[in-house]
Amino acid sequence: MAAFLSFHCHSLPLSSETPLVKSSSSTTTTTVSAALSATESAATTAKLGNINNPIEIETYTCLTLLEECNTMSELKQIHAQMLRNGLFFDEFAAAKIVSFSALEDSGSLDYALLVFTRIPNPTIFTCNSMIRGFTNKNLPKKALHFYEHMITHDLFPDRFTFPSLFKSCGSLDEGRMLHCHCTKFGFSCDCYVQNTLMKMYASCGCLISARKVFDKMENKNIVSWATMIGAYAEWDQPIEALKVFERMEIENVRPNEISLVNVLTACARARDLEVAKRVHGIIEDLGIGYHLVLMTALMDVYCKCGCVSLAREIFDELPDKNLYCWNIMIKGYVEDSEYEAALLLFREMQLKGVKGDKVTMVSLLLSCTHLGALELGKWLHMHIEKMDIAVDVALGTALVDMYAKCGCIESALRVFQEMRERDVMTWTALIVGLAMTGQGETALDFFHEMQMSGLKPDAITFVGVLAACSHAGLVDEGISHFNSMRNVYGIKPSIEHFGCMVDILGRAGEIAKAEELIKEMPMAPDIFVLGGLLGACRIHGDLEAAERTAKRLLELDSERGGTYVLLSNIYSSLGKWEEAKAIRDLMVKRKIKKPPGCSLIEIEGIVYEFTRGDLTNPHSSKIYEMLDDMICRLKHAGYVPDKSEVLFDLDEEEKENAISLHSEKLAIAFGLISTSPGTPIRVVKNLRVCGDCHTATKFISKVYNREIIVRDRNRFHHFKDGYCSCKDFW
DNA sequence: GTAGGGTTAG
Repeated sequence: MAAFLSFHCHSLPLSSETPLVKSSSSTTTTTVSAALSATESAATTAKLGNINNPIEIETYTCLTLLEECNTMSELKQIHAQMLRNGLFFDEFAAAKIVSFSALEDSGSLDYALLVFTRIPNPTIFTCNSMIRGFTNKNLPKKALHFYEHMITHDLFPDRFTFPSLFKSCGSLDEGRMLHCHCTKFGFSCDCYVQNTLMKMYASCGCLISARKVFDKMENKNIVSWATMIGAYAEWDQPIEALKVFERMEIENVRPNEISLVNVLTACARARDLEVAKRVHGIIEDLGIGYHLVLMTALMDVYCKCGCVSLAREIFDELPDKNLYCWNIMIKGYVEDSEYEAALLLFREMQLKGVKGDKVTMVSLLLSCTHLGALELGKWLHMHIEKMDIAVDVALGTALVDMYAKCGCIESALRVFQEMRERDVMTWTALIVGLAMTGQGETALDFFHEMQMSGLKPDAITFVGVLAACSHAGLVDEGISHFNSMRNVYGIKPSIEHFGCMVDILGRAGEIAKAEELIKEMPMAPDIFVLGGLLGACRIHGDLEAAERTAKRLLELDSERGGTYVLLSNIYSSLGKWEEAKAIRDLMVKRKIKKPPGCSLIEIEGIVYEFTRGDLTNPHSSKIYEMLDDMICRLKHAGYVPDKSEVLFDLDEEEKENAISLHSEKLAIAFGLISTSPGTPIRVVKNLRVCGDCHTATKFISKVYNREIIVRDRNRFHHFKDGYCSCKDFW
């Protein structure tokens, strides 16, 4: 207690000093004094008359007016009256003045405090009003000081004192001391007090204490259950939350909306679809009518559990949607990789006149990033500026990432430079972006700058750094960063880092060293590590290592089409047609399919998708005309189709046709006819670019004098004047 | 009492 009372104490006289104005008589009528506030509302004037034309007021009228009072101006006039007629010295009436000033929205805490100091013998009721006032107006320190002073003046708390005090607790220490007081004064078995006590422990993050209070409660009400469930949900212990809910069901406690919202929050965190569906049933069984928050929480669980269409059904039936609803639904689509749907929903949101916030923007930018939709991304950036949405670290990072992954590294850099605050993620996004565009050296410069700025790189930053080394062919730097990761930053290399190292060594032709590293790794290699090695074997034509690696890869995942294709391509590129055919036959025998290649191109804000030999585009006939013209002009410039990567057993002419119909060629042809000369063409591909398309695109960039930026599964190819930024390594 | 966002290569 002594420690608790050691706060610095402001002077808060609970004195019996002479009030400012003393009653001069005990008459029951008087006139409105000249001390009235100058600002009078029309309503007050009607009730009380104005300053120059006072009317007489009786005490009982005063009390009635006090009940109906709406503004401070009215209150001050009534207060003045009460001072004249002596009513102020009535305990109940004075308490009313304090409680109005302290608790009403239109009130004034300063005034309440001033009045309080003039009350000769304040009661605990008045003190509680003050404490509640301080708490409600978010002045927790003042609430606690007031309480402290109150008890030193022998005014003792009642059961209404503690709930506000618990709400004003700033630390667990304060909370524990108040808990002691509460027990000492004998209120620790009051249900309301116990609920707020639980809430206090929960908001201090002390769930064990909250649970102790909960377990000790003899008379739990629905608020107790809801609070306990909410506490666990909030502090990311959803399983515990659901266990409490289960007990609540066993004890046949009828849930209310709030308790169900908390249960759903726990379901969302635990990804527990089953309980969520049960709650959905309960909502219907209990006949809880339409309840926006409850429906929103339910939508969120469905989204998080991958049932986006169920969420959408609820969403469509909501008569009034707030920003929560829109953001949850948009995020749901993004998480479900339905990026177009997310963007479409945003259009709908705009048509309804609902403004998005920064969370909405992050989700939408993420969609653009995945789709490679630079124009839409740019538009969103403008929209963010137009709508005055503050670009904070997360939104800025999303912008940097979007620009970088849409192949516009200059804009990514510009956003990065303009950001006021950057954290590890921001730097990492830029480093990875630079690495993907083949600007490995610049990426490493930024990595250096990041370290200079005092930020500590994390494991993900190092993935970017090593990728940069790999793309730039910087073997020694790669090894040195790999070592510093452990030695300087104490980050244990994970399989991702080993994968990058295998890639660095493999690209440099150090296949044996790469194989050695895989042997020494503390973990078993996964398909990505071995896939990287197999890719390196392809580049360097190392057949033996390729066969070894492919064998291990097929042991790990015999369903993976890419492995068969890569091995078959390696055979055919070395002229080993028999072996190549054997692999392809094996694929047919095992009924293994390669995922279909698909290319996206954005024209005037619309994303068009092409698959091999696609005829679904409305401009197909023009596209194929262009394609013929293109191939013809390329051949004229020296292009020779490379048919070694054709999977099917076709004759030579068919092979040539098969590769000329690759989705990226179609997308580029569409880009050429749909944009004005000189405009860069940007294509996003879901797989790696094939060797022939890579060669062809180099020729296109020269023949048609266009920059072509192709984002494939792993990186960017920036084609210009017949060259590619990947330096033919990918 | 409902969301709360951004960085991982191959």
